[in-house]
Amino acid sequence: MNLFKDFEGRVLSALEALEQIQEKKDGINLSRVSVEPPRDPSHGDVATNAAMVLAKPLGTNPRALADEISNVLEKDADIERISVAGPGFINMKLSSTYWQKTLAAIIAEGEAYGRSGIGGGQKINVEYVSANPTGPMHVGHCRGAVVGDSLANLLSFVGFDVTKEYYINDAGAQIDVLARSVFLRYREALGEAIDEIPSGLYPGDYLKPVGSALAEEFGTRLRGMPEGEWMPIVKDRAIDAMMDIIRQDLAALNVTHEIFYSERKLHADNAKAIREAINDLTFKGHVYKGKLPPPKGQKPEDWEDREQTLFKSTDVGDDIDRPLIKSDGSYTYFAADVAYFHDKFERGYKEMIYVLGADHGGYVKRMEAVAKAVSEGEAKLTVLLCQLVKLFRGGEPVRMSKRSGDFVTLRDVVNEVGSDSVRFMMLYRKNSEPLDFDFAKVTEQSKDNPVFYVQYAHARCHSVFRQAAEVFADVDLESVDYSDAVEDMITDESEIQLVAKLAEFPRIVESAAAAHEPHKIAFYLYDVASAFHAHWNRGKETAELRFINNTKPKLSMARLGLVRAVAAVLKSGLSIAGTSAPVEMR
RNA sequence: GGCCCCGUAGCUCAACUGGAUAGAGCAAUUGACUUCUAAUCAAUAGGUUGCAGGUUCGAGUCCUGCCGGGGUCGCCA
Repeated sequence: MNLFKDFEGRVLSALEALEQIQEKKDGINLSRVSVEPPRDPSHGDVATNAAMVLAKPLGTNPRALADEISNVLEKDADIERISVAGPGFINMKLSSTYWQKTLAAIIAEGEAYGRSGIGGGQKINVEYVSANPTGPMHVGHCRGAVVGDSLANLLSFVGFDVTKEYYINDAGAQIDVLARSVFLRYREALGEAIDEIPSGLYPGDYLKPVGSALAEEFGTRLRGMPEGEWMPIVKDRAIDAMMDIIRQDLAALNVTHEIFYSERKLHADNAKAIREAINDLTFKGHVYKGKLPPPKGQKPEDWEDREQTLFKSTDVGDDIDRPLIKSDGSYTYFAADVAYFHDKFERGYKEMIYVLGADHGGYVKRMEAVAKAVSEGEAKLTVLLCQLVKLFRGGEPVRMSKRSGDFVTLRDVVNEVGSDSVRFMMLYRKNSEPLDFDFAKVTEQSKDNPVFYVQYAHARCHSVFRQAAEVFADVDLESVDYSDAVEDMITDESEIQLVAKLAEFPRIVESAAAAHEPHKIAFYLYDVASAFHAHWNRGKETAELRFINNTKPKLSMARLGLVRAVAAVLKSGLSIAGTSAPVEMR
């Protein structure tokens, strides 16, 4: 059930009925014709821009064309009133019969309502978080985690075959540092005195258990080995331990991944995967040996002007060519990135999304270049940049220092305000906007946190059903055919407004998915909750409008159907957002 | 300096991707709790969409140039 698609179809067939369209059929592009809800509800329920878009190619003026189109549409029994307004908008008010049919269809679809097939089962890869496995997740990782996870939920809701993926940066120098830090903790666990953690190593206490575990497993054996020997062993244990911590952090935020892809895998077997990817790029004509100009701005003192293996990314949209091999012969991080993309492409993804923090803005162009070169234009890569989150407590910025180890972890935040609140706050903003996150606002003044507002609406729906179960004790409310009950019963303007809001759901879902904008779901949920709360309160002023009327069981069942539809939409939306849909607020 | 993101109500943000009279929440004022749970609702007030041009039936949205805020720059990861 998608009301707007339905009426788009009706508008298009109305257009085809027009003589002037038939005459010029080939020269006319109907794809710009759209059917939308009017911004101002007083204009009606649906509006189309058809006349304005088509007037020019038809050589007529929009108002006249609009009149002709509306003359055809007028015959449609579901349209109660039609009018031409402004520069040539055609506004339609729909009959209450049509709204009842719409509601009945929504109820009949149940939890499936809002899903669509626009994804067509296509494989799509969403990569997000990808925090370095050197410690617990930082609060800065929250946003990307939530945005990526919710976007992935949204995409699978519209029929994509989504893979949620995490890229583990476990191959760089920072992992050696991690291993050395753990080795220190290992010696500590064996009883050595460790005064102060030397600068350059990770100081956090979270490494202590890893050291103890090593002591338990190996006793003193590692201590006698040269670094070259213990390093791979400690590295393995350390990475596993850090990933365990990270997985737990993610679980606390209700974030999940299907694949954890290790960078080490690319370097394994003498960097087979990277070599193959570079060979592939070379074969496709994107690799050469040459010199790079020094970076603009101040020239680094240790700048080496030498020839190296470069990816000619300037040919595919980048600003500068990118090095693939370091002076010591090892591969750059970027080379691994190329191999990683290559691997994803080989795994059959035609569409890939990277959710990154704003500090990675500089990587967007080169990754797009990689996508273009590796897939020869076949794969679509989208980079979603999440702007920074600034933490506040009671209006004061929270100071964080990573060096002293007193940074705010993701777990701290989730423990303090709850996963639902964190997730909704992170979603209640376009990802391209910076976000201020105030602990005090999120916890104390719950009004400032929209998730409660939405959850409360959902809980209220269930409260109605709890009440109804008492009033209609002789009716099995679970087996009522609400879809059937709705007919002729939902007639009040306030009820219809609510149905109209629900009818937007598929449209919002599709456009949010297409534009990769999960925040739209959060805003829409707020809208639905608002419409529901408003309608609820009308029942307080006018008892006639209450959902439950013990003298009119038939009417009550119809209205319970409406409530059920509201609850279903809220639940679906909340689950896309990765937040819970409580049945009561406590 | 180059590149990327952002400038919308006092504050925090929307605006269906080019549509109509730019909308919500917070803060302010007023009213509704014996309730289908007031974590709610109704109402008032608040605007030269940073500035200047351009594109067209139509611009907060697209293009150009400024102004202001943030991020980023490397054989690091």
